[in-house]
Formats: sequence, C-alpha cells, structure tokens
Amino acid sequence: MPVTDVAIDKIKDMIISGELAPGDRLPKEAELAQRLGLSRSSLREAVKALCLIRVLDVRQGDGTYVTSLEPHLLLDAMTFVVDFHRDDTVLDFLAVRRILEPAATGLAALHMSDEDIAELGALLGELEDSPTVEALVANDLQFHRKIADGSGNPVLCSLLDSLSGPTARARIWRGLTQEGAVAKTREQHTAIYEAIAAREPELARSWATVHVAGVEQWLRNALGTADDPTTTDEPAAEAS
Amino acid sequence: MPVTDVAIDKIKDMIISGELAPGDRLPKEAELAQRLGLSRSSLREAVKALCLIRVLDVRQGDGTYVTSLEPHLLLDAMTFVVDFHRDDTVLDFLAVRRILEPAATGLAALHMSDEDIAELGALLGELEDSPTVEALVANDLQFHRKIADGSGNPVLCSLLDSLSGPTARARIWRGLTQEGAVAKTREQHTAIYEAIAAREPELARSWATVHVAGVEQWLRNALGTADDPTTTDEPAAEAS
DNA sequence: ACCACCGAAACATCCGAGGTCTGTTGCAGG
DNA sequence: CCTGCAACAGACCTCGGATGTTTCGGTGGT
Repeated sequence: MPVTDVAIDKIKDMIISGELAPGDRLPKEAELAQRLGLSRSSLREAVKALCLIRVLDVRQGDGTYVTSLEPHLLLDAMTFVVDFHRDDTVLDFLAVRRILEPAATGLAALHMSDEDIAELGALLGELEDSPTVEALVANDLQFHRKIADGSGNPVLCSLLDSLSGPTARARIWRGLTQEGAVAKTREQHTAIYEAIAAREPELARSWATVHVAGVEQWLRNALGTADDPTTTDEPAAEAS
Repeated sequence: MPVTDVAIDKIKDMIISGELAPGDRLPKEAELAQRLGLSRSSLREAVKALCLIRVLDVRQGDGTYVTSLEPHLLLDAMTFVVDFHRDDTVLDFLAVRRILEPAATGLAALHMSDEDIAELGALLGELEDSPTVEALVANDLQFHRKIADGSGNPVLCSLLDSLSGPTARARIWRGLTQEGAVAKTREQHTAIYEAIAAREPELARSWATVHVAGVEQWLRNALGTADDPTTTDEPAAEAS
C-alpha cells in the first residue's frame, strides 16, 4: 500500500481513537511528516484527500485543523460524489429520496416547533405569482430542507440534501417543459405545509409521497425509460 | 482558491462534461499538469483526493484511469466518511437505516429472483449452532446485503451498506452483552426470509422494521440515552 | 506456440527552495 | 491606557527535478 494511503489511515485512526479531537490542530507539516515517516509531499497528498471529504480543514498561514466532524459536514461531501452520476442513475437516487422524504415529512409533522412551521409557511408566500424557474427551484429546495431539518435527525437531513442535488436539475427541466408544474408544485407544498401545521404525520407523509412521485413519474416519462414502474414502488408504505 | 482545488474541479468537469468517460485513461502526470497549468506535485494532490472518493484509480506503472463511476463505488466512499462518526450519532444513522431497510426489504420481496431467494435461504443455514460473534455479524451483514441488492436499486443497496458499517460495531457489542441476541437474530432473519420467499412485501417490511427497531431499542438503552423515543419513530409506516 | 528477459513508460517518493497568507508582537500616536 | 500600523515569524502553497518501483509490451530463444 502506498505510503500516502498509509498516512491517510494513520490520520484517520488518530481522529477515531480520540488522539485528535474535532477542532484540534494537527502538528505542522514537517513535524507530522517525520512522525509518520514520510515526506512532506506525500503527507500533503493525504491531507488534501481528507480535506476533500471535510475531515480536515487547512488554513494557510495558520495550520491544519480537524473539522467539527458533524454529520452535515461529512455528508455534504457526498454531494460532491453524487454530482458524478449521470442521468441514467438519477431515477435510482430519486427512488431513495422517495423513501426518505415521506418519512422525514412525517417526522417533521411530529417534531417541528411552531416557529419553524411558521417559517415554513412564510416560505410559501415568498414566491411571486410568476416566478422564474430558478427562483422556484431555490424556493423548493429551501422548503424541503426546512422540513428535513424539522425531522430532528441531522443525518437524515444531510442525506436528503445530498440527494436533492441531482433532482434539482431534473426539476429545472420540468419547470421548463411542463406547463402546469409551477402551480402543481405550489399546491402540493401548501398541502404538505398544512398537514404539518395540523400535526398530521400520516397526511403529511402521503402528500410528500405524492409530491416526489410526481417528479419521479414525470422524469421517467421524460427519460423514455421502459422500466417496470413497480421497480421503485414502495410497498405497504401508505396507510390510506 | 488553491490551485489544487481548481485542478480537482477541472478534472471533475472533464468527467461530468463527458470529455473523460468512465474507464478512460488520463493524460500522464506531466502532460496533464502542464495542460491545467500547475506543477506535478499539486496535480498529484488533486488526483489523490479524487482517488479517495473512488473517482479516479491510479495504477503504478500503468496510468491513471477514471473508475466506472458506478453507484456502489462512489457510495462506498461514504463508508469511509461514516467511520468518523462517534457513538453519539450512531442512533441517527440507525434511524435512517430503519427507514431504508424496511423499504428495501419490501422491494426485495417483489423483485428478487427465485435463485437469489434460494441463496438467501442458504445463508441462514450456513451459520453454526454456536457461532462466534464475528461469524454472526459477518453472516448478518451478508444477509442484509443480499436483500438490499434484491431491491433492484443499486443506490439504495450501497447506501444501506454504508449505514451498516457503524451498526455492525453496535451489533458486536450486542452479541457480546445480550444473551438471547443470537437466537433472536436468527429467528427474525428466518421470518424475513420466509416473507420474501412468500412474496409478501408488507410482511417482509414489517419484520425488517421489527428487526432494526430491536437493535435500535437495545442500543438506545445501552447508550443510556434519555431521548424521547418518538424521535426516531416512523409514523404511519406500518400497515399492521 | 510458449516463456523468460529487457527496456520504455508511468506513477511513487523524496527533497529543497522560494512564495504567500495569517496571527502576533512591538512601537508610536492619541 | 487604548488604538492603529508595521514588521516579524510561523505555517501552508507551489514548484521542478532526481531517483526508485511497478507494469506493460516487445524481443528472442526454446
């Protein structure tokens, strides 16, 4: 195994073992390199790699630090990964989102604070009557993010955030090509909001399913896939 | 922005734009470095970073290649990320798994081939009567992996795989500390298998929920968390 | 047709020299 | 005493070249 990979594992172990806690500063390059028994160049490669996945944070002129390691930080590195997937796997991502989003929405109906729900409602009103596609998608992302956050599970929230990336592009197409999409989206958002405000997890969950499934259905047609539609069906999920 | 980060983005763009397709070979270090306008050292840092997340694959003596970019490859980079999370966030991961696993199991009941179901059943028989904890956990992982694979969604499968990592450690503890865990696990696995074999998605889904919830419940107690148990409840998910 | 050997190509690693940014220190001025 | 500016030191950034290792593919002998 290359020394650089060894170094990555060593640093990883130092963090997992607790020798390096979140926020801690690493020894300086030269020192750490000597300690791990490799050159500064190789060490830098290791650090850079750990930097990409948000485990380390280097600040020029200052030093290298361990990040907070919070889920939202580490999981948003996944956004980078997800970006590499082509359109042919978007449906698979969307299928996963179709599983998680309703669950998150249901949880949000149970756990969101009244203030957060109010803010969620405010988001609905912020949109103009004839918004640009970009504004619509941005508002949509914000809406779903707030709900995911309201689930009370940061991992779930970050995961949904990552999965929304590729979906966002799809939604842009949709806004561009499908006439009634804007009105439909707004209606469904309102329905989801009202279900959450009424503290009705089942209803909220169902509306979320309908919402995501709508995008999924449209995308499936748009891609001209001949797949068996049941492939992404979620059995026994809906009580109604 | 550091030149290395620019290089990472450049390479990323080359791949996303299709200039570099999966399996393609990159220009040699010196050539690519000149083309991107930086030194070999800096380029190597970029390559190493993209290597960590399985986007590139360097083979000494041969060259640097773009990986297949298949979901299972990119998502298993997430395993690396998940490893960094401490025990206090394991419950959040488990909660997500509790959402995904039942859905995947339900899908598997619909889509697994008869041969795959037979192999799944064979897994149940492979375990000795008094297996070591390691053997039990390994068998458990394999069992759930096969089900996740049977869902027909590679993204879902890889995601569950990643989430199982931290859970695995927990299961080891469980096996070590909880007496009836082995028998209970075997019973539930058998029940899940039978439900899938009978093509009963709802039943399979419910058993999966019971299975994961059992681990979750035990872990919650073991960690002595005083959290509101409803925090991770999935509302309206069970038909029964 | 098969196998061992050899050389070219490409990555792995190391090194040392400059450059740039950041946080700190110390001094002068208000 | 407090404030502001300038110089300094520490740490990371970037570079380019030299040397070691591994792999691939061609060559020649059997």
